[in-house]
Amino acid sequence: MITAPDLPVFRAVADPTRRAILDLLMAGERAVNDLLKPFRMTQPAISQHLRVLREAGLVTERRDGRRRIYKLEAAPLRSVHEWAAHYERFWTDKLTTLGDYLDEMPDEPAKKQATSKRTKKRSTSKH
Amino acid sequence: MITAPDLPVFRAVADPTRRAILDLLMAGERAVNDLLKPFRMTQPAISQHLRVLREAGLVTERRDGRRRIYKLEAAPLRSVHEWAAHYERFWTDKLTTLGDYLDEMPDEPAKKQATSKRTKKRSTSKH
DNA sequence: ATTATATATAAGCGTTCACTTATATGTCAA
DNA sequence: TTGACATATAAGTGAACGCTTATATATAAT
Repeated sequence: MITAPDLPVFRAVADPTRRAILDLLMAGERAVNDLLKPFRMTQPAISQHLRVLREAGLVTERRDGRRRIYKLEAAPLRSVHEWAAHYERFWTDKLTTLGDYLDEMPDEPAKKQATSKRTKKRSTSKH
Repeated sequence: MITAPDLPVFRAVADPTRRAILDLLMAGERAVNDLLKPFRMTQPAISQHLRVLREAGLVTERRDGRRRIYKLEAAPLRSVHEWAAHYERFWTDKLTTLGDYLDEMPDEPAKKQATSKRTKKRSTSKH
């Protein structure tokens, strides 16, 4: 029974506005007002996005007078990067022939029955 | 004015069940029934998740008799991988001293006023 | 032909989302 | 001390989400 963990960073990063905010923060720390300017959106909307990012550990906040300075914390993005990296083999293998591709499959419960001529050549290639 | 593109792959991948499905498909093609088994969820729920994945280009479907065989298409995950890679510098720099870290910032409109002693030492050390 | 199997689609439902307007809180300026 | 400024929080709203049950569609088995 699969119960996949719900890493909040995936949800945080799913929204294009939040990705744009992270992008802005790559250029350096920013006050909310600065982050707000590039968007056609109200200030509370941005503050709410910042909260989601904060709860995902993607930004930290520092007070400076009446302003709040937000700083990028990229560490959680490393999880995303590494997660995607697990699939690297499957997008590079796109240049391989179909035959070789299938032969590298660990197992195939979803094989066609007797419609494939390739079957004869496959002698339980699991080891 | 920022209008970030809403890549559907980010949304598709935000759900833990869908990530688990992609994980299953790494082991090879699977019919819906096989994909369904590991979850405590009804068949339509899985079919709906598969639709989201299909519309994001993350899986393709092939008919085999009365079954539908789903296959992983990892190409869109490359975008995710590359997007996260842009931030690599920011999580590796975590071992650098704070001073060097700040000195590499392109600009900082969110700097404190006169409260930081570091300011004097900063002579645009970008090369 | 009838029935069973495999899957998709439709409709409904409670929850979450991304926003808005309104208001509260804290700080600086006059 | 009063008002402007910077930001957060609360409350409301419509749309989207993730799920369910019910049903449609297509193929296979009897």
